Amino acid sequence: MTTAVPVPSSRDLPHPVRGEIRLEGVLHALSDPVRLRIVRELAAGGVALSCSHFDLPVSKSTTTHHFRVLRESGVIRQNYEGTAKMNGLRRDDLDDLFPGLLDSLLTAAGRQADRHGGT
Amino acid sequence: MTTAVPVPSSRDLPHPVRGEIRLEGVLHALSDPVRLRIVRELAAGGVALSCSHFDLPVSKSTTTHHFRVLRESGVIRQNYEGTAKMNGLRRDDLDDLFPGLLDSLLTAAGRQADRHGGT
DNA sequence: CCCGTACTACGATGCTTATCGTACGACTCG
DNA sequence: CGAGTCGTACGATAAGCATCGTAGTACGGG
Repeated sequence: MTTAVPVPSSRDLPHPVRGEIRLEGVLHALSDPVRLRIVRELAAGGVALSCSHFDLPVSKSTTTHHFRVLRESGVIRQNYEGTAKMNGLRRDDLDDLFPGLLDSLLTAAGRQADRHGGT
Repeated sequence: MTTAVPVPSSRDLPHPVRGEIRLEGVLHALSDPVRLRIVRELAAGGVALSCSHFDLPVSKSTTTHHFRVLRESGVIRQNYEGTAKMNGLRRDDLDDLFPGLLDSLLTAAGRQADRHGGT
């Protein structure tokens, strides 16, 4: 087996394993407007995005905080790539644990954004 | 401008109208284990239930608080019937605003309860 | 080796919330 | 009327959380 050492950065981040993800935690993570917006952008793109890609109405420290909440609740996966920290939705894990939930949530968020002004 | 109506003998309760219900509020309401449990029982029964029907691991004041959060977020509808206060899921409103969401949430909660010990 | 970029860690702050107990109001039934 | 049941209101408390600024660490490129 190709013991491909995947560039073991000294900076790695604690993620919950699939079985540790709790629905309450996911809902709490998504109940914040800033975090919901992040997740919507990640889902729209379909690819991992760096933190700095997002233009959020909060400071950089607060942005870090929100990304940590999303990671610790199991909604996103984070890993470093050079100086950039890449963020990706944990679609596989969430779809396995809670089939259909993520799509319903994203659809609901989209409908609400359409009704009101993208908020 | 609101000519403060005295509201003399009324025991009626403020509910958000359908259009005021916000996804973030609903998710926040359901991110508490006690409230999620209440909603699951309401959905399982399919009918309105009195507050006292629930055997929750919190005090009576706290129970009142949780029911109020659910009502103000638009998840349940409450009305008095004699001394009892009846609680019913706002299925029609939620399904109209966020089609499929409530069912996905309930299914997700059910699966999680199965995996772990009914928690 | 130094500098700029990307992000974090820490401490502070003010707001929200989950919790409780106690005292009270509304209703029903004797 | 009086007692019991059901639920509320209020005040207190402790914890949580969203927010910020500042100072610092890791990495990549000149």
